Amino acid sequence: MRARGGAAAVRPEHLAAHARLVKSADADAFLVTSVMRAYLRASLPLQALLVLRGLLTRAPRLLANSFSLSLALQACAASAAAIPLRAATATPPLGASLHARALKSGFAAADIFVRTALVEMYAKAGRAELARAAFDEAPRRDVFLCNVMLAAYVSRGEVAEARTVFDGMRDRDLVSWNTMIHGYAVSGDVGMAREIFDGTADRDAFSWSSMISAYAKGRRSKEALELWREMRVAGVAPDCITMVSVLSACSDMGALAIGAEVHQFVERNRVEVDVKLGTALVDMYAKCGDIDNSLKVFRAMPVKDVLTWSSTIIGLANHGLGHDALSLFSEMISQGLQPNEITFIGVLIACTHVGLVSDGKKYFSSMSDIHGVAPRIEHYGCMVDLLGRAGHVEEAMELIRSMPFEPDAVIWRALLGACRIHKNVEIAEEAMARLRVLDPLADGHYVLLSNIYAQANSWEGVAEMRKTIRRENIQRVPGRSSIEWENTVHEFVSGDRSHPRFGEIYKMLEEMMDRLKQAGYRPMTSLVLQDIDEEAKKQALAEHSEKLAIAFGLLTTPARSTLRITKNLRACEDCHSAIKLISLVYDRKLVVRDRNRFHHFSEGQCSCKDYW
DNA sequence: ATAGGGTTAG
Repeated sequence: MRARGGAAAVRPEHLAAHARLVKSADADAFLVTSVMRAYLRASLPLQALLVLRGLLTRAPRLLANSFSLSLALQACAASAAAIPLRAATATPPLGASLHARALKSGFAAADIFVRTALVEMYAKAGRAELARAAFDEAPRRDVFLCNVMLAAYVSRGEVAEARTVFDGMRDRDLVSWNTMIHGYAVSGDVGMAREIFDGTADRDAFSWSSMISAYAKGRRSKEALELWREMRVAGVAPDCITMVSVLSACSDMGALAIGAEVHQFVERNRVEVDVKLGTALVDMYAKCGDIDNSLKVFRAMPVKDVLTWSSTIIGLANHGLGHDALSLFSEMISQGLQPNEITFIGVLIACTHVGLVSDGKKYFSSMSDIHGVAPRIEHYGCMVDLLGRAGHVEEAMELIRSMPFEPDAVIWRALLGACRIHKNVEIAEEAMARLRVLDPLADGHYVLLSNIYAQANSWEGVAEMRKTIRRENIQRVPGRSSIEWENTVHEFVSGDRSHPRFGEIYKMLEEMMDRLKQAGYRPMTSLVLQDIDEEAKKQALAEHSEKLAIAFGLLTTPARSTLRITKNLRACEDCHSAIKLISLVYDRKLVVRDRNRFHHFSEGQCSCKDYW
């Protein structure tokens, strides 16, 4: 199989041959092609270009054949791709002279390989119109040439153009179909990607991986996992890339059992774990609530890159293990690795979730002072979160005023969240005023502010929010919680009665609520925004999606085993206190992933120490 | 001898 990405090394005989080319004009054309090919395979396009320069000035006759000429054009294409050129200077002078040479010698017309390399060179240089012209002027087109044109359009995000070429092709091979699936996938058109996928005969791992990643990217993870199942039924062998796509869907859904199954598949079939697959495994375990296995995979990886480290740091931070995250960061630095913007997001989240305000400030200023990473608005967002959550709401406000960015909705939302924790109605109202302009349709802030009013016993405020939601026709995002059982993700929305076992689930729920009440649980009915009576509010709280998922979990899993729940929204306060009691009353560990972080419940306590 | 699929964020 051809090596991709991870480049083949340049062998000594190629280096020796290169030396001969430099010294003598008598070298033969065969040598030229083999040396350039070696450099291109080794992802050393500039070396290939060096060979080419030497030939053009000292031994141009060696280019007078279709093999050398097409490889020379490929060298230009690869170096143009390696050094992104701005449009104004994008006509590669070398490439243009090769083009002229190809026309004059007749190879551009006579040889389809030369023609293909020409199209590709212009495509890689960002000159789509020149690529298209070279394509249109081709005296003859084969599948290969068309595929290069398809890929050129797809890489520019011009999938409609690609489609026109695709529709005009007399013959199409698997690569043509796969390119179109990918093209629709990256343009976000999952439906069209699926149409092409369905029309593809004899799909290979590329086809399946493209389609699975299309679903994963579109946050349609359930369908991604369904397709992974079908792929194995179809008997197509997955590779590294397939599994990375599948794991990202598992991460999204919190599907630990399926993710672990993929991991076992990797080990059983001795699939080579490259950095990306390793990172995907680390990320999957962390996002599915199994931080121990995440670290185990991390430690076992022989080669790690900045994404691997960042992913692990973020994982630890989200599990509330801020100190571990920070010591991992130190370890990374002491190994001489350069952190990036995302690494610092992880570092700042670590500080935020543990409440390390002064450390957070120190890390924030070290970004530009020591590590040469300019803070972006996201980092200011983390700082606002850090300060606000720790109770420094005024200081957070100061930071927003002084930062070199126009504050966005994320920033104000973080401040609003802080106001909920620290009961600051005044600043909450100011944040809300901004949010109503910047992100008027998101329901979350209205709910937050209403909760803040409820805390302050400002019932006219609560009523006002309720009215606003109705008047502005704000669509509430329904809370969804899922739990895995027998390798299937079971998802619940509030008040869900669609599950086949809903009768048993509601019976368990009723028993659960009774036992909680005996243990001192009091429903926080003031959190309910619907205009209904007290009893109905209690019922609405009891039927929150996470409680349904837990009832299902209690019903289906052996005593004392850990329940893992994944929720799409921020943890609800009522559920948070209820789950603490559940962990005590039922003697269970529960790991709940909410929109922001993980909560590990055990013996009546939560790892977040009620700080989220 | 030339073409197609993948990972980290509040």
